[in-house]
Amino acid sequence: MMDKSEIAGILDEIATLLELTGENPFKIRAYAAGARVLETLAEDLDTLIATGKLDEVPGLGEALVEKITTLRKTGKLPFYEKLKASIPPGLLEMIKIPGLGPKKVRALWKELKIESLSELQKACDEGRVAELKGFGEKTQAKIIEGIKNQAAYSQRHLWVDAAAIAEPILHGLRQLPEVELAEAAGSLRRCRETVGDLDFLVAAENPGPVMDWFTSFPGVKEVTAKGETKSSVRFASGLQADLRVVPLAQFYFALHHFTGSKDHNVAMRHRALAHGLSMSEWGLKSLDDSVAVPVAKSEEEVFRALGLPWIPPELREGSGEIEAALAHHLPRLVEMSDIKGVFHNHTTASDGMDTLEKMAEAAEKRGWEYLGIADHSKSSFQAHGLDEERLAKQIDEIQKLNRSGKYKIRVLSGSEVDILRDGSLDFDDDLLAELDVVVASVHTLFTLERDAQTARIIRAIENEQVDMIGHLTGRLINKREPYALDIDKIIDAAAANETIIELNANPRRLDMDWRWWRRATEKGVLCAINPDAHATGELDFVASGVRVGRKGWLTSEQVFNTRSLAQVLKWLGRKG
DNA sequence: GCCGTTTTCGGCCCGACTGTTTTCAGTCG
Repeated sequence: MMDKSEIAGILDEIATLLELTGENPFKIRAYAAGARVLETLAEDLDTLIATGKLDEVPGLGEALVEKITTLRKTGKLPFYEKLKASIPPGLLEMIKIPGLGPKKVRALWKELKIESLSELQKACDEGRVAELKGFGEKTQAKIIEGIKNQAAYSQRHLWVDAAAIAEPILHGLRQLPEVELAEAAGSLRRCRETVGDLDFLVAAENPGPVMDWFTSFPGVKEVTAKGETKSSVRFASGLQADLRVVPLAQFYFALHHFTGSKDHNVAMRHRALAHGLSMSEWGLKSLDDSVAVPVAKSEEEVFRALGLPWIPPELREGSGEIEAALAHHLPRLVEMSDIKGVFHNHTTASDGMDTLEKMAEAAEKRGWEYLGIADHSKSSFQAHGLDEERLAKQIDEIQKLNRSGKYKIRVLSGSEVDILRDGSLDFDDDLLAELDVVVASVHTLFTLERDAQTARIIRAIENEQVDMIGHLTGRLINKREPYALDIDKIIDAAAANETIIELNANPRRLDMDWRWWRRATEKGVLCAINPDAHATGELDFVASGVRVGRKGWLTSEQVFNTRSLAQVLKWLGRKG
């Protein structure tokens, strides 16, 4: 059966295809907005369909409800298939080239009969594109460059990689004498798992020197735009960065605007209009054009002007945060300082880089009360997984370390035990019962068919000895797709069996995805934010997990490892 | 296609920059 994110993907594709047909832009937006709504829907889709309440979800009307229902029930949608068949697939590649939008792609298609990137390349080489009305030499050159760098330009970048590039730029901007305030906005500030490009915002009266500094920053490969108040550059990695300079009075309006998301901004403007105000990055105007709110001294004031409390950037995805703010139901989001320990980490016993002692020392330095060691089990021979004998030895070693009093931190013995093909585990229950914490994970057979994979993991969830499921979907961002799973069913099983689901904090995993956590926590499922550290430095991955956990509306109560050692031991010891 | 203390029809968020124009359309965010 097709899940919410797959259905959302099809709605998104419909939106793109409709753009290419020259359809009404507002209809296109409705499909794209519907996809966003669906992605972050907290309620159970089947229940909403069965009770006829899907059309009560804001953004979903009669037509979208019908299409979503059809997709959920049959996995197919004739409207979509017909539409897809009417558009050459190559056009979807062409529209990704910077500078090419639906209108230009359509012109290339209709006027020059171009239906693929290779045909586009050929037409550029022959100079035919530059002769087309509305095109020219520069556009043609830009297209050639775009095709050449297609892979690098279309890739989104891991948040941590983007943050590493942003940090020195932000620091440098703040050092400039002209700059009064500087912030990074966009998906970086919203803590998305990946970042498409960087958005810098600066308050300065004299933008010129700031623009010059920015466009000549070391590592800039190309300046793609340079105006009076806005510049864009591209780095060698393909990452693009935009800089906008505004007067100080407008800074917080602009910061809010460029933080986004687009859907959040649309909802905010909608709310502004209901107050008789027009909202833009310049501020809030009365509809009669007089300036209503000329200055904001903080982002809080921007929200206050619309009768709202400040909404943390992580929540600004246009998925009900404004409604929640109005109802005073915004969650008090988990913070890094709430974290009291972690469970899923490796040592040199399996595929970790550092010894048990080094890991304990590093965890203690971070101020934590406990550190769970969960090395691989014997089936993961590629990771030098422990067999029963070596695990028994490690349990002993951990007990000795705890008794020695060398570190104040309590080391918890555990295992990241392999879930085998049929859902049974790599170790017997008797051995698992001796451990403080059991993390069960899938490391093999990623291509099992969806129902089998789901049943496999649910069997592990139902095992009394299993405390938590590691990296639920196995995804590696930009590298490997999640394996096929019915996550709704998994969440229900985790709730019924009081099994924790991990939020694996490795920046490349961030698995389970933040979009599922509202649904999970509403069912009462607990989250453990685990670094899955394979070296002492990787304990800091937890911060990445906290960032995306906040996107999933997680509060500290819903995150198991915000609890004290005593509470954690009590919970872990509750069954067998 | 969605939506309604202006409307069940007629609106729908707003502005900067570029390139191709000679006043503006298209793209992007």
